[in-house]
Formats: sequence, structure tokens, C-alpha cells
Amino acid sequence: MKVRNKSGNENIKTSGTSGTRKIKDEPNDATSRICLALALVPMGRVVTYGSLAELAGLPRAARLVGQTLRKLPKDTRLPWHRVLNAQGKISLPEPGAERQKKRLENEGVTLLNGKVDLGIYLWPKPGEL
DNA sequence: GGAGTGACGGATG
DNA sequence: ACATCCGCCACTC
Repeated sequence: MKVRNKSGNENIKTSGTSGTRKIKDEPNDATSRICLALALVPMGRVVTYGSLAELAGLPRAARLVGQTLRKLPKDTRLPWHRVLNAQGKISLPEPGAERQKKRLENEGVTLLNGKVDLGIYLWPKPGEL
């Protein structure tokens, strides 16, 4: 039996009571919801950090998305490569940027001059969700 | 409990 | 279109 969640089981605990949380914490922590929202992104489509945060119910927490993705394990099945910044460009420094680009093109996402046309690939489109 | 941080975003120059 | 600055939010030390 393989451990699909090496730490997944309770990987994201601690922060529950981080303090900033005033009333009760919601069913899921922010990090968890970001992962869930990310899992919904269909292949061949992309989302921006900001929109993903919003989809996760965390408007304005775009940076959180970045920090969260940063912590993702290498073997994660989440489509982290479908996340781009609001400019339609890859934010990842160097190491992963190339891999991300390759994966995107592999899914049919065309990068023009290193940029993706969000008007076409951004998910969800109005009325689509 | 407090300060620093970041795979961002939007406004400005 | 590009570079810079400031603001945001939750996480980490």
C-alpha cells in the first residue's frame, strides 16, 4: 500500500488557530481550498493566481496561492502548471518555468512570446462555470 | 504575539 | 509596453 498522502492526511493543520482567524475556522484551511480549487482546473485551460484565489474563496490572496504552490510536493497531481500570473506569463523563476511551459504546450496551450492569451485559455469563462 | 515574506495585482511614472 | 511602488492575505520563523 502506498501512502498517497505522505503528509496529506494532516499536512495542513497547524495554521488552523493561527490567530488571525477570529470567529471559527471554516471547514477547510485556506491552503486546502486552494488545492481543491486548483484540482478543478480543466486541462488545456489556465487560471491566474488571483482568479484561483478568488475561486478558492480567498479574494486578494493571490500571493497565498503562490506560497501554497511553492510547497506542493514534486509528485503532486495538482495541475500547478496551469497557474499563471495576471499577465498570462509564468511567474516561476527559472528551474520550473521551462517545465511549466512545456506542460502547457503539451496540453494545447499556446504561448505567444512567452505569454498565454488569457482571453482564450483563462478558466472559467463567463457562463462556463 | 510580532515581524518578515512571497510562483501576485493594480496603479503609476 | 516596461519598470517601480504600494497594498493584500495567510503562512512561517
